[in-house]
Amino acid sequence: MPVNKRAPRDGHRGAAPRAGRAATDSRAADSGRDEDPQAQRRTQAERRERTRQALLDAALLQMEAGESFDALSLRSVTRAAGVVPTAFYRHFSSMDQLGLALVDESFRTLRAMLREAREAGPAPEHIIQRSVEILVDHVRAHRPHFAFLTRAQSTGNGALRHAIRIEIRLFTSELATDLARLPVLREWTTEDLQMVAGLLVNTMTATVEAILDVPLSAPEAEAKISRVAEKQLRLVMLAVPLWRSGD
Amino acid sequence: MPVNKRAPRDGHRGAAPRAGRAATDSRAADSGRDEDPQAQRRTQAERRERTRQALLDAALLQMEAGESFDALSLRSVTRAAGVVPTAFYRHFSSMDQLGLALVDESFRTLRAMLREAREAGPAPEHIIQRSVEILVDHVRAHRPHFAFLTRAQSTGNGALRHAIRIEIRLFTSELATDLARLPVLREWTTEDLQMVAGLLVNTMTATVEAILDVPLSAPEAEAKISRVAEKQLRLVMLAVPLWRSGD
DNA sequence: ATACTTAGTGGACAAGTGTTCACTAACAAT
DNA sequence: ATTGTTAGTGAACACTTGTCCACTAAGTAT
Repeated sequence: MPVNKRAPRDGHRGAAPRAGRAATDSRAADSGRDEDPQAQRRTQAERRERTRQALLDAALLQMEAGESFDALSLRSVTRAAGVVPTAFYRHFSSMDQLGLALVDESFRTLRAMLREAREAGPAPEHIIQRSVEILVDHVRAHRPHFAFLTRAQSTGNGALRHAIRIEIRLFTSELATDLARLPVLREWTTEDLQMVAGLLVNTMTATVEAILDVPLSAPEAEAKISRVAEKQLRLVMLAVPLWRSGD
Repeated sequence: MPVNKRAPRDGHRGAAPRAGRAATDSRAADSGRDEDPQAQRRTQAERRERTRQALLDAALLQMEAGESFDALSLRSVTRAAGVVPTAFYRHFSSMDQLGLALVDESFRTLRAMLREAREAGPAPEHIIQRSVEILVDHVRAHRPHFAFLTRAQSTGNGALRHAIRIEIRLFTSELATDLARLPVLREWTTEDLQMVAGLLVNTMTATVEAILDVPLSAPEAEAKISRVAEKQLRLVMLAVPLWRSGD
């Protein structure tokens, strides 16, 4: 039962000329003196970006709440974003386009994570532990993005699904070339490198899904998940020196 | 674009009494002489079961075609099943109920697979190879069921999602106790056994998703996926003898 | 100060949705 | 032969959905 009837809200309304609104808003809002906080939207580009983001966030929120991507409707998204349905088209030509924008956004945060993990790199022993830590921290900090990716990965539109798969595969390849620098993996074939990288990424992915399943902030469960993930990664790396590609 | 306008088709229609239909159908269908093939539904229970199955199959088909579970509508399902929307309620009280029925059905085939794999058990060397083979064979043979499970696992209704997760966890535990019988794993803690089992199941799951992604019957791609899966499993099992649970 | 651009409005439309209701005709049991 | 039971029908309902349209007022440039 989403909010349908809302009080006359924002934006421009024929009956009530702007003066009234502007006066109320720009002063009463909150201490808007020097830096404008957020209430008075000044430039047009700024305004545009604001509602665009509102649309993206609304979609993310609904997905985090359990709906799959292609179950959400243009109207419900605009409703949650506080704009009228037709305003949607000023920003995206269809829901699918919005989906692709979300893929972009989500992978941006994912790559930020990867960068951080790489910088914390050359601590040889605790590297696994550290990586897992970074992973769960990022999932906690950007829950909606990760929820979106895992949901949309096996849902709807094909195009979305495909975009995400591609990106993950790319991600895996990067990991593979990273691994290639390790002494133990010096002379592995590329296929075998891909194979291990895939295994690691799978484990990470499963870990993310497990964390997302946990009812928000049940710290013990989360801790256990990290512990298991660590062990799994350690186990895999343990096997690496023994590997002989031959059949 | 599902069939919307169909010729007056089945069931009872006020204007055209049954006789006409039965005659056309039970003869023209296919060589229906001794054993009734499928056209003339005799007992009532038989008829009931038939359309129930038609509903389930219709839902499966639409999901295999890419839609996520909670994106499909009661009406489109009944349409594809060749019955009128209201007939749906004779079998399920809601789409969610249908979903649960599908979970049942799908896991039945999955357990059949597990049984087969267990029976082919004690060939010590090729066991991994054999397991992967069984897996991909079953996926090929029951594509819709596997597609449903992987889709519904991260989509909609929460209840469905939960049911599937539970079932998979159970599945993992079974594998863990199976593993416990192996000599190498004799004295592992249960948590560590769960950990390895989880790793193996994750790999299997990822493999299934990979296969489902492959455009139907691209045998080379499929072969490559199996090969990689085999390697990954072998790699994991390679590490097992070296494992020491200590921190 | 004037004209242009544009983010957002509000009303309308056809189409699709889930669910209710009274119905019918085949089967089942007596 | 009569009487229930029941799987499926078909029309109607109150909504929701995506998209089109003309409109408005704030912001931008001249």
